[in-house]
Amino acid sequence: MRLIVARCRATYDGRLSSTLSSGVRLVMVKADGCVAIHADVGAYKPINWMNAPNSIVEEDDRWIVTNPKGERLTIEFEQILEDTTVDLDTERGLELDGVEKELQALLADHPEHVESGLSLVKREFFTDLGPVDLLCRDADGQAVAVEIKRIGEISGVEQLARYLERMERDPLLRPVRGVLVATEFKPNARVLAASRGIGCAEVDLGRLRDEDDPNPRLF
Amino acid sequence: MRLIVARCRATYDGRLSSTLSSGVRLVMVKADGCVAIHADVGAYKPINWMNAPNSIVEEDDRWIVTNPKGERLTIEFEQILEDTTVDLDTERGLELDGVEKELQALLADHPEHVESGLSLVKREFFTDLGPVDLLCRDADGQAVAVEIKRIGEISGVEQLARYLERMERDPLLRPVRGVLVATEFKPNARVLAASRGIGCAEVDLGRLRDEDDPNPRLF
DNA sequence: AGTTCCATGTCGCGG
DNA sequence: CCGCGACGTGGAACT
Repeated sequence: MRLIVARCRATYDGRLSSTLSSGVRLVMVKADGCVAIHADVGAYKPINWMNAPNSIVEEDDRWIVTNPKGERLTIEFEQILEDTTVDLDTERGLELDGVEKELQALLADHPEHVESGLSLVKREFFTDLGPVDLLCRDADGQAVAVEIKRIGEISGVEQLARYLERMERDPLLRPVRGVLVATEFKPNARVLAASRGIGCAEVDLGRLRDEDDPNPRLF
Repeated sequence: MRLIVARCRATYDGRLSSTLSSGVRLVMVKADGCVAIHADVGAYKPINWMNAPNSIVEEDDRWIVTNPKGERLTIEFEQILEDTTVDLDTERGLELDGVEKELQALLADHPEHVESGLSLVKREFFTDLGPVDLLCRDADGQAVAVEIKRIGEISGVEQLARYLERMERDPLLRPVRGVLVATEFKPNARVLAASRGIGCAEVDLGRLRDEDDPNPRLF
């Protein structure tokens, strides 16, 4: 990785056009050739960037970075304050399961936490549009399709609605109710769910974890 | 900005849990206190990060970064290869307005470019699922909901369909037609729009700009 | 390669 | 501060 601290200007032309006036910034070039210009603000997102694959033409005090899609980033160096190259690892860290997966596992074991009286028929039940997280039956024996999200948003309601539409065509399932489960719901998702006849079940991940624990702590 | 090149490990616990095994990486701390761990790969996205606001506790060979939301990033330094602090500018680059916003402004002034005979009633008309870009009336006085996108895709058709469903419930508006406007349409978006009875209007941004210009250029 | 969906999305705006 | 939608979204999984 090459790290250049410099007073520079930049222009980007591609999906939009932008110009960056003169200022002191960090220019980061990773091993794969991607370029990022960082200011001392703005979370991890650079002000300007060009992702790999791209080609860098280094002129005297100007870099021209282009990619096959026809985008172009031009950096004009006015004063270079530092220029270091270091060898870093190129492997990513291994990440563990996310919240949604954990929720699915917990609720597959305890579907009654979605709704009292629910029992699991199949996890990852396949419709021809994709798998619905849980297929259950309620106390009356009616099929219930359960979709699980960390945050309940409109897109989740739409996704479940698409699954329900397919499942309704199956005479062995029909009629099917839908329940969207999330640790948190956006108001407009509740509105849309209500108008689609889809239920919303808010669950508490911490509580589910505790109740799932076979060896509850004593102190 | 502080730049540390070091062999380190890291763990993150928050919206998910992850561990990062030992490796040589760049740890970037910006002026606002946000922290990012970069490997030499992966575009501009770091492997681990914590955005501001957060607090950093520096122990001997370990940093503990926490934020008010209860997320926590722990970095264990095994060998520090470089540790530099530089002063960078904290201004963001000025980016131009997006295409969609410009389109909305132009078409609000000239709704006839969406469809002949259209006149504007309200820009950003609010439904309880969100705002539709333009509410117009056509030559016959019928309400027309106009949604504007840079690229016409399925999600845009569905978004407009949701708005229409809500607007249809308003006796002052009903019946409402929908028109999706974009500079470019994906074929499957056209198909879905047709099956939903939604119109597609392809516009040329350059032409709209020219026609909006009160002082057309002479050469 | 094209498409769809997820993200520790991030970011900006308006109520 | 929160809700909401755009984004030069980026990236993975799947067709």
